[in-house]
Amino acid sequence: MAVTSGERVRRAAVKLFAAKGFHGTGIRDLAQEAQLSSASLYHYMGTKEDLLAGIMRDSLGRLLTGAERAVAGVTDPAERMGRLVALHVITHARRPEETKVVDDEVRVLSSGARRAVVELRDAYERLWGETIEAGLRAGAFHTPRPEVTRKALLEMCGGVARWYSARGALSLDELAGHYAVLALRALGAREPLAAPDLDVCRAVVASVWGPA
Amino acid sequence: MAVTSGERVRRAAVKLFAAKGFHGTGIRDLAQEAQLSSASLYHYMGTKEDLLAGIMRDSLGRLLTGAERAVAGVTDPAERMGRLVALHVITHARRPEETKVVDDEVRVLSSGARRAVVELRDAYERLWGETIEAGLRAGAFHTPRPEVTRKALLEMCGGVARWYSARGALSLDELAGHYAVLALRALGAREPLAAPDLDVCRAVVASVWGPA
Amino acid sequence: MAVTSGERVRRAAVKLFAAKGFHGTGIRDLAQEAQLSSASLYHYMGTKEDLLAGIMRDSLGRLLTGAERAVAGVTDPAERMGRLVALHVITHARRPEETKVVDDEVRVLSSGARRAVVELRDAYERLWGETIEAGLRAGAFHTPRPEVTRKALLEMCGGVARWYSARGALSLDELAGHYAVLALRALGAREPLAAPDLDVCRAVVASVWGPA
Amino acid sequence: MAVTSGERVRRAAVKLFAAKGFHGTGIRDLAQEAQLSSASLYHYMGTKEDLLAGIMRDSLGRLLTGAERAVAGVTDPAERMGRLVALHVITHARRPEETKVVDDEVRVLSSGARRAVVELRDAYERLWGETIEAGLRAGAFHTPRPEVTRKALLEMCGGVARWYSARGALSLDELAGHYAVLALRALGAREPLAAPDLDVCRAVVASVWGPA
DNA sequence: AATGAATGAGGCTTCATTCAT
DNA sequence: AATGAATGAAGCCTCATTCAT
Repeated sequence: MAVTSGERVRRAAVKLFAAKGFHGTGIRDLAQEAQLSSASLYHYMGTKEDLLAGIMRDSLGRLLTGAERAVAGVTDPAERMGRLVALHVITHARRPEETKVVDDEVRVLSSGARRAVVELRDAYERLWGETIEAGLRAGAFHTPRPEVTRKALLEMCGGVARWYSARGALSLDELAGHYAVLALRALGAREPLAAPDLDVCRAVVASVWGPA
Repeated sequence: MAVTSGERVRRAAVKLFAAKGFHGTGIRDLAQEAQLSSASLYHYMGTKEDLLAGIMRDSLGRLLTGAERAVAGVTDPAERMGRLVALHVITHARRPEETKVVDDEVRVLSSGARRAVVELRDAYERLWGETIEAGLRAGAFHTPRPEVTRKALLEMCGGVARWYSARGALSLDELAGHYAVLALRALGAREPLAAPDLDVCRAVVASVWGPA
Repeated sequence: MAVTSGERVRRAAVKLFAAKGFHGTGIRDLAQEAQLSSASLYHYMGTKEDLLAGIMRDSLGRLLTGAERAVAGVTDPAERMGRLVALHVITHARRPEETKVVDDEVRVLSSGARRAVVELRDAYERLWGETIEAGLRAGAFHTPRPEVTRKALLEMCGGVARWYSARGALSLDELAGHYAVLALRALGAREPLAAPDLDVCRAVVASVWGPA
Repeated sequence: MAVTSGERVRRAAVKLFAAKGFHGTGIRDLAQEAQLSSASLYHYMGTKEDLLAGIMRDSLGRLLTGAERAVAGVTDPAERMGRLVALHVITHARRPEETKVVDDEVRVLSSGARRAVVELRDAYERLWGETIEAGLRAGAFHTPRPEVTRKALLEMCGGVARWYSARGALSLDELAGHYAVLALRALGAREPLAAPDLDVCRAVVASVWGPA
């Protein structure tokens, strides 16, 4: 079946908000990219801000769902952490546009819509925080100021959206494996480091976002 | 002597561009913040984009100068790397607005001004890359894909601008020391890790940006 | 049917550009005259300069078309010349606004649009030049420096737009007939001078511009 | 002695008003052309409109003075008319900028300043009108509707400012002589036509405007 | 004599949005 | 479902002008 107009609007917004920013993207830009008149856009979105909020909620929701699925039933802190890192990195590598919008445009949202987004993000970061804390308690990790470390690692992994290209030499698995090593080292995990189950992570991302 | 109007314009732009983004900041916003009429702004800037470009060139220039000073004469790779990290982190912690503008608004620049900025950024990142390479050659670091690691660490350290607050419990030295540990661990440096000379790094930042 | 908004914009521009000049006419003036908001103007024009260029191309095109029709099949140089003069004068008398804009605002156009306008004007003036040359060769006219004479006569006839009023005592036919005499005398045509076919000229102007 | 700043302002205004029109010329353009700051302009002019009005009064005054001198004591209508034409043409050829400003920018003046200019222009045109009437009474000219003829000839002769170039092949005397012939023919003067005294006309222009 | 600083008003154009069709 | 027409507000920037120095 052909792509619906509503879907085209959504895709146009993701593409343009990522490339030029929310304020840098005009309604006319969206209309052109979606192959609709600017008046017709309003059949598919509320306001421009509603469109942004929808994208952010949806993308963050998928990220959170993915993370929960990836670590469900996993108790070993290093494996949990490795999977969180891999999932985050794969998501940012496969969906750089959605994740850039989520990471860069929160400030645009007015307080109403912002609350839901921030709650999702906090829930997501709590997963990381709890995993780090569990690793510390279990003696698997060694880092003072774990919250600082958590923030540092999240920024590190999210940065992938800003430079990774699927057309480059680096495969998704190599990328995710590398970042897992960096993160576990930074957390002071015992060597030798075991790689997280990347097959699961890839599959979870596919289940949440669709096949690559 | 009082702060000049030109200085007020510059400061207003840094503050607002960082908080709301270039496209999210209107000329009237700048004028209000700078306590001038919007017409008067144009005595001190060319176009709004010129103002942005000036801020970016200046800030990146200071960052690069600071980094060069911080590692001048230092040959030990771990010490060099630690200083680069500390300088980067301290700069981003003390000047979150300037560094956010530099990190987030490059895409706004039209090709003319963008070239100068990208060149400065490349020169800066080259410093990091060369230091990592030197550490690998010397056997001090152990990481495959050093280019990926370099990007990961730069993102990690730059993220400080997005959350650090001088009013929080964490001192600049603690912050910088912590990040140096994270980075050196990620690079596979030999334990025990020696902290870089933070006094020098703080002093260099002060020499480049003025006292805290 | 009522006059469309697009037509109102065009008419407003012709009226105001003629009366106050392109640079003397503001967007708000146009909007008020066209009974639209200034934003709505932009549904019907590109830029203000595009609007001017369109008016000039259209008006010059009609003038050229009219001249070609008026002299089609006419071989006698004096009759050809008389018709060119009459057509020019009648056009300038009936459409003083369009012709004033064409005559006065060429300098405003940027090089792109200017070329098309200048080409039309040159084609039109070539008609005059060729007719004068033909009259000289035929011994019907006697003037040294025919190029100078051509310019002089064009200026003389175009000036009608600056003073003629349909509400005055002078009819269009009297006006055109008088100018034909002036022009043919200046060209050294043999007396007695035959008047050009004004019925044809009037009809051609009506065919090109619409009925009076 | 060097050119004074006031003189530079005047010259800048004449040049730019002629080239770009009053509304097309900004205060900053004037300042740059006059090599002054825009604030300094205001030591030498009142408002921008005062500057224009001064130029127009002065230029028209010189034109009128010149015409009066050129025909002083001359009684023969053809000679008078020839001199008026020659003076007008030479003036427009030698001072195309001043005359273009006078001819094109009257509409800009507000009613106060406009009255003086229009009075001068009327006085000047009266000279032409009276000379034509005298020629008709004397049987030297033959034209119905002499006022129309007068307007036509004035437009014809004034057009010289729009195309004549001193660097072209046509000398001032040839130009003026040619136009005198055109005008006298149009007025129905008896052939053979005697050329007006161009030496006197040239000298009068020089006395009024300075040497070439 | 000259100007840097300053501004209210206005320049042209685009903004996001609504509504009748 | 789709859009042409329409707009108030705002976008960035320049206007002519004043004034303290």
